[in-house]
Amino acid sequence: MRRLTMNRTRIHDILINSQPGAKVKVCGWVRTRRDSKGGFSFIELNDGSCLKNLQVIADQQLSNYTAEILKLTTGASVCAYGEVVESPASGQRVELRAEAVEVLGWADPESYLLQKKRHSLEFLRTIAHLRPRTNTFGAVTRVRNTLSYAIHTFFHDRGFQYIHTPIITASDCEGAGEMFRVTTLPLENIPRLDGKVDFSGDFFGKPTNLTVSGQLEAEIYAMAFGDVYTFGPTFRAENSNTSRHLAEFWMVEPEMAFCDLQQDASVAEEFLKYLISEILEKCHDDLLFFNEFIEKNLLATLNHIVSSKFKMLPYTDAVDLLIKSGRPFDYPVEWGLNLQAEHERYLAEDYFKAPVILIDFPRSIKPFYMRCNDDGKTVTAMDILFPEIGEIIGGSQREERYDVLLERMDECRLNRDDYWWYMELRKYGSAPHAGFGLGFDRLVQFVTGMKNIRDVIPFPRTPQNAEF
RNA sequence: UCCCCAGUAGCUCAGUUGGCAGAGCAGGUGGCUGUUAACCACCGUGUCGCUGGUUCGAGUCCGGCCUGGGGAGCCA
Repeated sequence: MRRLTMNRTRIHDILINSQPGAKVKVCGWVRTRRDSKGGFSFIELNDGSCLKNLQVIADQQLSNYTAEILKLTTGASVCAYGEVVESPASGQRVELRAEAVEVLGWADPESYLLQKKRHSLEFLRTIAHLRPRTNTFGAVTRVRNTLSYAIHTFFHDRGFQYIHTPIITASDCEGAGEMFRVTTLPLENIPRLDGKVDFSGDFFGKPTNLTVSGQLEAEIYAMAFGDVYTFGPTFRAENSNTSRHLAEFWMVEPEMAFCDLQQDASVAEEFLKYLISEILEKCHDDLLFFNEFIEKNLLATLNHIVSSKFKMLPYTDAVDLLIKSGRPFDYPVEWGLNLQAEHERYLAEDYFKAPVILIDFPRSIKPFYMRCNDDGKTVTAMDILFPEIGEIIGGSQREERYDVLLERMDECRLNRDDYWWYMELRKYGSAPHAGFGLGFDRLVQFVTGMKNIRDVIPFPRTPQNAEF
């Protein structure tokens, strides 16, 4: 039986490329079945390769028609072999006239939770093992995949080296945020010495955590390869319960030697526009779906971003502008304070109506590694603000001057010994360099219009939730 | 972590001044149809989140807890 051993063709390929007359085998999951008393059934088959289903015509002549085909329900997995034919009805270019349909796995409709109707995203979150089979999560998954690939393509085309920075780290990178402790010490009987936890018997012989950023290690490789980037998981043990935070998320962090903040910002803008363009081109059907069911203005917004020039202005000017706006903000606007979400949104959504690149922030509200400006008050940092979503990129030129960095570390009360290798990069062959971090899941959110970040990652980890 | 809202059938929700628990969808059966969120008729469905309390009587009122959502903080 050649048809049982032949390779399957993906539904995407059939719908786009297959000509009538072609013999193909398809495998997938039943979305719905409709029977015609004309003596045949329509089986809508989806295999995840695209949003659209393939309509399979199963005739009563098939040996298992009454015994099996008529009992197919949403969720069952089948393989169908047959001939691609032009569809006589509107709705699809071609369909498959089945010569054999093999049922691989049943899905009891009494207990199978995915129905042939719209489910709430909250409910689907509780069945994360089944939600990939829905239109929404199929589309999210394809966009996420295409975006990942585009990130590698962008940097690869520009000669960047992809660096695998460690997940487990002994350095508290930025002193920012709570970290997840990594240990093999017995928690029911923690060894102590002089009242403190004795880490000498721990796996690494010292306290270790999951990384909150690959930046510091990326800097090491930037000082050898010039242009590098990391793209991997990042962990924050913050007790954040919002639609924009995950305890485990993915971050892209390019780091470039011989690069200042202006060049850094240019790369970031070009990068974002490239990624969005790629999605517009390669995930057209999925974006149409999001535009219709998730966010009505999605396509207009994405096209706007691609064609608009990002607006750059210093933090100091932004503060003046916010004060002069006369807007009744809930939080005070004052030089030296962090901008709040409402301030950022006003800038990106109301005032400029475009992505905004804020630069030169007060040094008191930024981490130690950012390069100090000559004014003595600010650092060479940038935040890129997107409408709706807020900060999507944070970056800076790094402090490359040994003495200035030492001062800053003291100012931030950091222990020099913990960063001896970071200091040596400034001691031997130091060079100006810059980089930024992009929250990958937030970008997927922005590109799909999905409101909750837990719905753009396969298995979200948030406080009190590590299911699946 | 703070503020606000919600939790009732498999799913989405309604439930009046406290008085016998409801609808749509899904599912089952039958009909109809080159159908495409198919359509028509009939049928079943409950620890009203958990736990105390008030009351003759609580889905409904009060307290505590749990879970989910929106917003904020922190950030990506």
